[in-house]
Amino acid sequence: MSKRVTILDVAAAAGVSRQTVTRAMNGMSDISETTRARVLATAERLGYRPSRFARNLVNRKKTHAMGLVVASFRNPYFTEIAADLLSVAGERGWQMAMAASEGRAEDSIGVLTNQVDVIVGHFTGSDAVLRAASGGLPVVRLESRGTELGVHSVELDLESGVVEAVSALRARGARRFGMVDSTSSRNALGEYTPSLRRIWFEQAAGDQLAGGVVGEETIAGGAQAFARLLEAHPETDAVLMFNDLMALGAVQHAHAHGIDVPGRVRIVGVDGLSLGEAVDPRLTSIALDRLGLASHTLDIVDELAAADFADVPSIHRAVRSKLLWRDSA
Amino acid sequence: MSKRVTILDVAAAAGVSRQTVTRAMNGMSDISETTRARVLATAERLGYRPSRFARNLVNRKKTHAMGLVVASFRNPYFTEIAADLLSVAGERGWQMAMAASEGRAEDSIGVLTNQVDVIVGHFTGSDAVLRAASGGLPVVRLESRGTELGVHSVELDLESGVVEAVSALRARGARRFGMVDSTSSRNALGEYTPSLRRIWFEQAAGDQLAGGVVGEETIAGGAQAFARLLEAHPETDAVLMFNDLMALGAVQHAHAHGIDVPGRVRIVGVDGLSLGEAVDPRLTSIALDRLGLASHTLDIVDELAAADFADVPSIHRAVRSKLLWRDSA
DNA sequence: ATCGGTTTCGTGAACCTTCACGATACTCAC
DNA sequence: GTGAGTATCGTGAAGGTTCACGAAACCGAT
Repeated sequence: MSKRVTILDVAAAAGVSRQTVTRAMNGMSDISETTRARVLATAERLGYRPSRFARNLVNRKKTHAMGLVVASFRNPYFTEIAADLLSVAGERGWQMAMAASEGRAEDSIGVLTNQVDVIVGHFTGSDAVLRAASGGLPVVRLESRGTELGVHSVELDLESGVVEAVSALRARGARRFGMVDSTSSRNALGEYTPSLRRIWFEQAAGDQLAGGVVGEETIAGGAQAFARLLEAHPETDAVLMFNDLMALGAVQHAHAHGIDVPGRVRIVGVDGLSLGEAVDPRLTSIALDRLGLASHTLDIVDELAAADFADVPSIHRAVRSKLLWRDSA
Repeated sequence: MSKRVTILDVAAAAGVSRQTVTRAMNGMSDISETTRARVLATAERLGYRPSRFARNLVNRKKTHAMGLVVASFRNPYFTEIAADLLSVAGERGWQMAMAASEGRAEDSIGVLTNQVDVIVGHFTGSDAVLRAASGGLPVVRLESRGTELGVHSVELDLESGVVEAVSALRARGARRFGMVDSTSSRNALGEYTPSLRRIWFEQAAGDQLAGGVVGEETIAGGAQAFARLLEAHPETDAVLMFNDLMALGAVQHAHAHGIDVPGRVRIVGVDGLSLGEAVDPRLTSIALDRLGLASHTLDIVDELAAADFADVPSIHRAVRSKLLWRDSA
C-alpha cells in the first residue's frame, strides 16, 4: 500500500516548488522550457497524478455532476431515456454518473451520494423514503410527482396522447377497444389499481369498450395477456398495450397465430421506443417526448445548481405525449 | 451568488465545534442526543451540505470511479455493453460515469478526466492519441489492442464463433456463402479494408464463397447491402451480416420481398443483441460474451487500482464468442 | 473533598491542489 | 553601474472535511 505521491513529492524530487509543478503540469506560462521538461520527467518517473478531489475542491467553479439511477439497464425504455438525458446533460456541461438497481431504485441511491450534486430517476417510493435515502441531496423524480421540500419532478401527461390514439383508431374503423394494463400498477397497499393510461383510455373508448386484462411488463407477458384478451373478447379490433415491450409481445403472438395486424386487430403501444422501428410491422405508439423530458430535467437541475443545491420548494415540469403512427394500427 | 455554507458556519451557528457537527451529521457516537438534534436543526436551517470533494479528499479509502465513453448511446450494441459493465462495476464497488460522443470517442475523454480514476471505452485512434487525450489516466480499450504503457485492452476473439457459424450453416444444408461487411472497416489511410470477421468467414467458407458486399452500419444500410448481394449472387443461401443491426435490416428486406428466412436464405448476425430476441424470426447471431467482457474489464481496472493507477505495462484479456442459434438461420 | 471512570466536546493536523501575490534573477539600454 | 522591465520561481492562504488525541465535564463512590 504505497503512499500516494503528491505534488510535494514531485516538487522535492525535481528541486522546485509546488507552484512550479502545477505550472508544468497544466501548461501554464511563467516557466522555462528546461524546468518544465525536468518537472514533467520527474512527475512521470514518480507516477504522480493530481488528486481529482483536491483539484475540484479549489476549482469549485462548475464541475457539476448529476446521478441517474434507473431500475434496470436492460429495459430499452430506461436506456433510451438515459441516452437522451446523457446527451442533453453533456450539452449543458453536466457530468453524469449512473447506477442501476435491479429492483427498488431507492436502494441504490446511496452509492451515488458522495459522487454527485443531485439525483435523478424513476422512483416508486414516497418522498419521505426518497429524502432519507438521498442523504439531503435534491432529487428529481421522473414521471411521478414530488411534493416535499427538495423533491422535484418532471411529470408525464399521457392523456392527450391516449385521446388522440383512440380517435385515430376510430377514424380507421376500429369499433371495439381493449386494453392490456400492467400488473405492476399498484396502490400504496400493493394491490392492483388501474393505471392512469387505462382510465383515460376507457374514458375515451366510452361504450365501445370491449374489455381489459392485465399482464406482466415483459414481451412474454404482453403476448400472453393479449391472447387472453382476444379469447375473452374476440370482437376486439383495437388494443392499447401498457407499453411498447408488451405491444411487441402482442404483435409476435398475432404473427405466430396468423392474426393480421393491423387488418384483424390494431395494436398501439406506449413509450415510442425506437425499438418499435426495427420490428415488422413497425409499432404504432403513444410516444413521450423524451428529449423534452431530458431538457425539462436539466432545466430543474440547472435551477438547483443556481440555488447551490439548497432545499428549495418543489419544482415541477410536465411533458406531453404525442401519437407516433406507424404500421401496427 | 451566495457563498457556500461550510461546516464552520454550522458549527458557529450551533455554538459547537466542527467535529461535533461531523459527529451529528454522520450519526457517530460521542455526542449527546440534544446536541445532535440542535446541530442537525441548524444544518437544516442553513442548508448545509458537506462538500463531496473535501469529504473524499480525506476518505481516500475506496471510492473509485471509472469512466465509460461510448460512441453513441442510441446504438443498442453500446447500451447493452454499458448495461453489463455497469452491473459488474456496481457489484465490485465501482462508480461509473458515462459520456457519449456522437463521433470520435477520443474527443469526449476530456470531460471525464477530472471525475474518474480510469477510462474505458471503444476507441479507434492510436494509443498515442489516447494517452494525450486521457491526460495521464490509464485507459482500457475495448475490442482493440493497446500496447503503450498505460493503455490496456480487452480484445474480442470472433474467429471461433465465425467458424462455428459456418459449419452449423453447412450442417443445415447451406452451400453458397455471402458476406455483408461494414464500410466503416478501414485502415490507417481511411480506405476500406476487409474486417477480420470477413477474412475469417471467407476462409471458413472456402470455395463455397458466393460473394461479398459492403454497407453502412445501420438497419437501412444492412437492408440495402443485403439486396445488392442477392442481386449479384442470387444463388446465395447463407449470409453473414457484419452485425445484428444490419442483419435486422436484411431480415426486414427479406420479409418485405417475400424471401423466406431461413428457408430461402439463412441470415446470421454478429453481437448477440437481446434485440434479436424481440424480432420475428429471432435473429441467429455470433454473440460476444458480454458479461465476460465486463468482468475482464473490471479485472483490469481492479488491478490498476491496486497499483494506484500508476502507468503499469499493458494488461490484456480476451473474450471468446459463441454462436447463438435462433430462428433466422 | 478526592478519585476513577465515562461521556461529551474541542484543537491541531492532515488531505492535495490551486490562486494571489510577492520575491528574486536576468536583460539591456543609458 | 543604475534603472526599468521582464522572465522565472516561491510562499502564504484557501478550499471543506475527517482523524487522532487531548481536555473538560459529569457522576457516583469512597
